[in-house]
Amino acid sequence: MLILNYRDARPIYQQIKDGLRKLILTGAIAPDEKLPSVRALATELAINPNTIQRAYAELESEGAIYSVAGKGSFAAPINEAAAVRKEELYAQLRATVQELRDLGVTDEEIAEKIKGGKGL
Amino acid sequence: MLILNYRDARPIYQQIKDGLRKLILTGAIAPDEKLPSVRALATELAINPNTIQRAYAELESEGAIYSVAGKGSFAAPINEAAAVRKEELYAQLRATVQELRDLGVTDEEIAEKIKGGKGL
Amino acid sequence: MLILNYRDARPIYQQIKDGLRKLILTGAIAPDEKLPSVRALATELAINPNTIQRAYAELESEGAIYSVAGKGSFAAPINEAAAVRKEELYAQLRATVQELRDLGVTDEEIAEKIKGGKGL
Amino acid sequence: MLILNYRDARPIYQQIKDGLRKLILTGAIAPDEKLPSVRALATELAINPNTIQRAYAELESEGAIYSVAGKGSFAAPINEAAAVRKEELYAQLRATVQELRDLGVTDEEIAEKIKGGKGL
DNA sequence: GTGGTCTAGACCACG
DNA sequence: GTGGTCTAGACCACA
Repeated sequence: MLILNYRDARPIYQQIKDGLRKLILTGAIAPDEKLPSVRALATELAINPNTIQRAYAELESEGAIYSVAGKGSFAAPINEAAAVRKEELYAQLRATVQELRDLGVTDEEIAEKIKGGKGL
Repeated sequence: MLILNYRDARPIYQQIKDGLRKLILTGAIAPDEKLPSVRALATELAINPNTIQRAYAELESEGAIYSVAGKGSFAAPINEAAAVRKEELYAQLRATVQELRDLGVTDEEIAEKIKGGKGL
Repeated sequence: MLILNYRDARPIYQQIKDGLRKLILTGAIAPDEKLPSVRALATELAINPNTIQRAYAELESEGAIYSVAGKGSFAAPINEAAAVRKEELYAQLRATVQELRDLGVTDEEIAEKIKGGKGL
Repeated sequence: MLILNYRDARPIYQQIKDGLRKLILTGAIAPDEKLPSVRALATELAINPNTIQRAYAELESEGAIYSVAGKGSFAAPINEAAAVRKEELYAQLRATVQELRDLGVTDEEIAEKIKGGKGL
């Protein structure tokens, strides 16, 4: 379900956050579906429960999941969290495009590259 | 010439790298133009020379500058370095666009956002 | 009668306490009216009887309900319980208002916000 | 500077967050002023550095402070964070006032209580 | 059993 | 020395 890459520059808890967020926002994990427990996921990934705990806590604070003590953690309805994430992505997009323009790349070339990556 | 922002999430040496790279790739620093010495820049920015040293070393390893022992550091010809940087940016662009697509954003909406940010 | 919200930050037993207290103090449940039995309410809300038990026990200790062995639990006369609750709310009100003042908000602005929320 | 209360219902990291936030938003700690280091504060309060670390991390994510690895943590300019905090307080104010109204308290009585607490 | 908090101690990146 | 990440292990509140 989740793949950790220890050579990745991102810390482990961040990889978990990104992975779960993607699964939730794309609907691979349905709204209100139960996520694996902190301890279960820690065992499965062979890492410390505190690391999972941190990932879950941050996902909750950004609205992607909700946790109930004694019950478990659950995927949140997509709406709010998706909007937040989209804004982040748009900001990143603008920054990247701006730097490409500074390097003399035209908007047409950029649009071409985007279409070219369609099959990814 | 360079502006450091301590509230920026990026570490200082990274801000220096990004700043110098941009000045070089956009031509603001001409090819083969001499860069300030490590000690001079450290004094000007009021930071540790080790930090400048690291930025210069990494810029050299990615081909944006070259150093001549006893003479100083100089901006490299743009061609190779720019191509490398463009590929990085394209890769990032593809990743961002792909995630937006996963969230259900159409290519038309993405293109719209890029044009919208034209004035930035 | 009672609505549980698992996305609420408050634990279940607390939501039950708050919900019942409100029903009693506003008169929606009349004084001396019988409350549903622990088991009945647990079944209706599909939760653990221990959770209901805890809510009832704490409501009794704060004087909002009273229990008669073998008969069940009943809403208490409003007077005392309401006074206690009002004092709690006033204390919270004062703390919130004080912090707003510390942030430079004037009493007029605060009063305005209260009136503005009238329709809630 | 900060007082911890182990009998307080709030967890320690939360008490630290609330205390520092108040000091910053009221100007007791000036913008860009350096906060005590994670380790120093941990020693002073006789608690684990991880607990301080958590408080600082959350304050940074809500915009009240900013941290620079290798340099320290600093109070952020007041503007943004204050607005966020005010909204939280207004929301809490509305909820409290609404419950008082449900108990039959008139807006006049509420306003009276607020003025009464003026000297706090 | 589940999430949440805390401690003790370690290692790394940064300046 | 500073912040940031991670581990190991413990205890508590909740259901």
